[in-house]
Amino acid sequence: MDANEAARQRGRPERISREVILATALEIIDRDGIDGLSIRRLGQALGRDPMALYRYAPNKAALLDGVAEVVLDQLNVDIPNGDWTDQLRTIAHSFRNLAHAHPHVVPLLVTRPLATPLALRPLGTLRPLEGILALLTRAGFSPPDALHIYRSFLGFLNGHILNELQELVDNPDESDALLRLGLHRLPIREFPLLRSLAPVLAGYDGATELDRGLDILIAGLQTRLPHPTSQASGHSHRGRPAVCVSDGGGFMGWGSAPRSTW
Amino acid sequence: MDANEAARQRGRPERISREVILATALEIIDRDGIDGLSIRRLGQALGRDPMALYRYAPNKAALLDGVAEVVLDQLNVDIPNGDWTDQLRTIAHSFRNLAHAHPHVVPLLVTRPLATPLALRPLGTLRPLEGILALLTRAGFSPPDALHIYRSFLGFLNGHILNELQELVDNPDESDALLRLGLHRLPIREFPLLRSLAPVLAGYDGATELDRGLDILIAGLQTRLPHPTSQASGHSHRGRPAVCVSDGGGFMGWGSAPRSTW
DNA sequence: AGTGTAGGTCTACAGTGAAGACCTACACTA
DNA sequence: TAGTGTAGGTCTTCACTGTAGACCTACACT
Repeated sequence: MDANEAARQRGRPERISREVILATALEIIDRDGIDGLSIRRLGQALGRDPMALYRYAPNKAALLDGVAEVVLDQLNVDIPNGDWTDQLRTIAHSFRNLAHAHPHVVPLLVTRPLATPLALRPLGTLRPLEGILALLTRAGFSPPDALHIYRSFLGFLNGHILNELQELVDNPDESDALLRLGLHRLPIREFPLLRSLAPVLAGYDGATELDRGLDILIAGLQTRLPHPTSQASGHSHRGRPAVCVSDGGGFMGWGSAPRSTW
Repeated sequence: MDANEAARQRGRPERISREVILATALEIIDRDGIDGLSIRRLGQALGRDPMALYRYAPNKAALLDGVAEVVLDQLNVDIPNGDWTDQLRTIAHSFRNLAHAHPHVVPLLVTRPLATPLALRPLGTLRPLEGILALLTRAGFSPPDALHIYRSFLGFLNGHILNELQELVDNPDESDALLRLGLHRLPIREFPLLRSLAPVLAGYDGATELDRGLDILIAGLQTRLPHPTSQASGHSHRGRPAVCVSDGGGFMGWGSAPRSTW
């Protein structure tokens, strides 16, 4: 980009790029939430006239799509080792981490693609899909099966993330479970179970919860599908029981939650 | 409400109610999408000064929450017959139908609760939760287990709905699969699998796809949990194999999709 | 008869996304 | 080297948004 360099050295006010725009847009959203992002504020943050941004995105909507894409691009789907179940687990947790790194973007991530039909979506959005399909077919599944698995998997994943974010209370310092969740506001007759579950709800840990969901999902997959011969991925340990629980402390050393009955 | 009646008979311009407001708001959203709803337009649709609405909702956000609540209230969670798996399936499909009846509300449904912590949410939003917990404990699960199942179940459900809505192409009359999905825009080297799956993608049917996901999920649940003794629900047919596929035509007689390998 | 108040209206304000005209500095061609 | 097309940037402007605040008004109740 010597053109860019040259432009900067002379009078021009330092060229701007789509990437920079999207990056600062992401910053603003991370800081102030989605409603905190307006074209004018973005322009201000960039030291540019707001209208300048329209050279890089036709819409504000397109801009938001861009932000979603940027975030989704950070999801690495090529996991080198482990069998397909491990790989799915790893992907799931990276996705979770991503969501936690940019919680305000999650609604975007989950909702925005609604607007455009699959094949018209930006390539970045489709890459994870292709990647997971590759992963699964490499493991021995047929492409159509891989597609179905992908759908169930990512559906569950999206759902879990949304659920988990809903569980995040805004006042996490509040100690007493009942008070903290404000469950005492609920009438006891109508919500006996929910109220009785206050301690469990209070001790919610997203990572282990995700692992449990994955246990269920993967167990389901293994009962319903002929075990694929995973020759591509180095050491395939198929002897592993389908019911293996995520070992102890969860994925990346998060504190372990109060263990429930199963 | 004789006060209301009286007021109407005399000079007052026919009392308005929260329900009517939310109902017409829902109408507008169904017709014009979420961005189509503004306070002013809502006021106009109701024949009222826009500012009048603020007597019934403190915010526009609260109003949207109200709409989400109204829709969610239509979800019936008390299914009289069948064992717990059947009941879950039925609930899943009613939810799906609901989502299809109000596709524009789905982002709201899935996203809005993020704002408020669980226990501060309006009761209507929590009722399905309590209902499903009841269902599962009635079937013999412990309340904490029921909670976990609920989370996986609803997570998956939300995810599926989002996925499915994403799959809805705006140009459904287009016949040729590849063209219809515009997959030919994708570079072949990068997206071989995705492109090869064009026909499968074209033949997408949400209902059977949902059933397949449910198959997986329920199979997973059944392998991971001690079979509960469902004494409460009339005839418990536990002999049913875990791998039962939804029989043929899907839930409510939607056309069956091209059957894949499993 | 008098008053408090729920419900309704009007005006106004700060802020929004964006269309359209314009300007300007560079790249490139003749 | 002069000339020009154009990508990039700026300014003005418009229609529209959510909602604060003052006000008004008709009813319910004391």
